[in-house]
Amino acid sequence: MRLKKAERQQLLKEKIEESPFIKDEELAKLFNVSVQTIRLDRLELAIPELRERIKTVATDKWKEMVKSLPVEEVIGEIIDLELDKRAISILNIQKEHVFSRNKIARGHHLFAQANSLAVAVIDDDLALTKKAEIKFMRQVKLGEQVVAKAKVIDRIEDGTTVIQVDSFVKNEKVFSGMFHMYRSSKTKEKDE
Amino acid sequence: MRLKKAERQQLLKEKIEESPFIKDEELAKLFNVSVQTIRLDRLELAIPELRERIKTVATDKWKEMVKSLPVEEVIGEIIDLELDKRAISILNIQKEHVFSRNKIARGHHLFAQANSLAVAVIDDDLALTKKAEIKFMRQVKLGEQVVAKAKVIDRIEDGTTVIQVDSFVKNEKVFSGMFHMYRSSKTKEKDE
DNA sequence: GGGCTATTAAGACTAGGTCATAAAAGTAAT
DNA sequence: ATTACTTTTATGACCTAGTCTTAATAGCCC
Repeated sequence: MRLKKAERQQLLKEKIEESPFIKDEELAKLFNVSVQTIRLDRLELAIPELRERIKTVATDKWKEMVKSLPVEEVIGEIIDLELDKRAISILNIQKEHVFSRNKIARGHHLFAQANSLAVAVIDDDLALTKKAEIKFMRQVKLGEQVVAKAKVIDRIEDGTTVIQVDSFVKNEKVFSGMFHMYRSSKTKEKDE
Repeated sequence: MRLKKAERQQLLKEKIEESPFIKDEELAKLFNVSVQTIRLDRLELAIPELRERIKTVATDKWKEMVKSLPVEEVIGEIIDLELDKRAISILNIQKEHVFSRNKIARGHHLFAQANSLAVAVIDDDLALTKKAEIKFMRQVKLGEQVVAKAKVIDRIEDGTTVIQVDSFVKNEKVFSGMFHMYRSSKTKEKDE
């Protein structure tokens, strides 16, 4: 026997999810049924036709590309900012942030959020990190929301600004860093 | 007059590049010519039809998705690794790594390379960063190649490993960091 | 007007479907 | 086995966004 309807539909769904660029005809061969049966199945499962599936993948990609550059500039979403004083940002830990093995956030993402916040709080065209001392107090897991709080501690005349950033998951401190930032200062230089 | 042929074709090319999900019919309206003219233009410019354009965008995205997860696991390419001793990785600074304003690499990418290397050098299921002291000695610019070298300095009995990572652009040190890594050690604990 | 390019139109065909209708095959219970 | 039902297959008309071929018009320069 070929396969029960329900079984076939389950596999069909998985197959299309896994490789959406497959024609009804190929699916028909795969499950050894007629093309019409595949179409009935898709109808019942509300799976759109090939062209629509391709379009979805493509427009997803397009959305990504359109937003990717501006979003990349700041890691995490800044929800409060008082230039040269303090700033707060939020980062939701998603699957792209964690080790696939154990679902723990990779350190550099917490660092990136904090460092990026330290850059943002400085009211200057050119803000670069010179030095940092950081501590990871506890692991952050998939799904958790990290709130980073930056505070300007000191401004030294050589153009260095010291910023402390503490990150929390629900009032529990998970990360702490002291950032020494360089700024081009009053002289607004051209940067090629 | 409507527009010279050459002019229209130039604009057509740009328009399709900018928003590839546009039909010949819409283009015809846009340039106030017939659909056939648009098709002639596409033929001359060797621009594929809408469906082909969508497919290209979609398969690009697909390739990206297929490779994205495994690649994300290590930042930079590891070219040498002696577990628990030392490791070397290379990261080519591309446009996604730099500030759009001044083409200087964002600090967290250098950190990510170094941290990721520190994780890799530890021969353990679970390696996490506890603490780090880092220095950015000079800016790294778009197009430069960063070579990170990690060296295990010390192993403390509480499960901490101290690793020094120095990163270079052509023998010039651009980054230096001392990483205190936690490892689950002999006891292979369940992590979830 | 001729001669040229550029544009438009018309018709036949394509892939990968949709939608509606109907026939055939398989399965189960009486 | 007959009825009743589900499942599968087939058929044909239609759709979109094109292709490719052939042919008829415009527009312009001299």
